[in-house]
Amino acid sequence: MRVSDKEWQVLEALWPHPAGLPLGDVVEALRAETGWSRNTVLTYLTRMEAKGLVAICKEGTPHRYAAAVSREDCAAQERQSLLSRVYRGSAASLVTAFLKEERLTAEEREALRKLLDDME
Amino acid sequence: MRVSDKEWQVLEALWPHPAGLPLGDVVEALRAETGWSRNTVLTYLTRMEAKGLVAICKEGTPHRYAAAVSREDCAAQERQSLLSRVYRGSAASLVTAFLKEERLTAEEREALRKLLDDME
DNA sequence: AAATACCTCCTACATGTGTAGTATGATAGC
DNA sequence: GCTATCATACTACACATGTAGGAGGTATTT
Repeated sequence: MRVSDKEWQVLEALWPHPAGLPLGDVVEALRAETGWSRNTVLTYLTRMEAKGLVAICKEGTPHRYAAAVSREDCAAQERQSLLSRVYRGSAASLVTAFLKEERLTAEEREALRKLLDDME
Repeated sequence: MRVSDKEWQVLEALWPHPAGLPLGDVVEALRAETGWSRNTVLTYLTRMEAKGLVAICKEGTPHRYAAAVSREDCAAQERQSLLSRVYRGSAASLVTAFLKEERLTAEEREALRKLLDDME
């Protein structure tokens, strides 16, 4: 299940509220970042429900909109996509590339070393 | 510059031949993996030229098709996309997630430890 | 020279994605 | 009760992507 950039933004607005929010609140949460009209947000939500990314509780009004997939599941999916598409499954070279290009603090490096040690 | 999955496959066929290849060879290189018709491949190539992903040398016939972007640039782009979208720039947590979910050999772990040490 | 086989160009069409307008019903203040 | 507000449903439209067909060249083969 592919998640576009914009869909990801919608999910980011929903994840902090597992019980779901009314449309107005979703629009509000997205306003700063996206400036989308309320109808645009509604279109995303209904299309994403059809894809199984969003759950709409239609008991009562307003309806309540919630994420139907966990952030960690989506993140894992994205990681797998990058790993297989670009690195043909070689996690080591992928991680190497990230380490070479990003600055880490001493604490972060230490934590990673510990993680590597624990994998023995 | 966003590169779709299929576009990535096209580039994979082009990268091994920096001097460019004729259409027939591109079609041949993609046949096993995709089964695309020759016209489909040509459509990809011309659209990707418009996006600056592919260079078409039109001196002589047949034209020669080559990648206009390096694999490493594209990979860096994909890494950045994942890093910023999903991990809000925190390379440490991204790398942690990869390490936790993928099996590495002892040699790979050793190499990563060395890389971390060299970053001091 | 006619048939074959590539080559490129242009066109087509379904589906997906980004963005929103209109219509219409429910609600709530005045 | 009427008007403004918020909700949802339906519709629209442009652009991107996936996939390819047909037209019309050039070169090669027989």
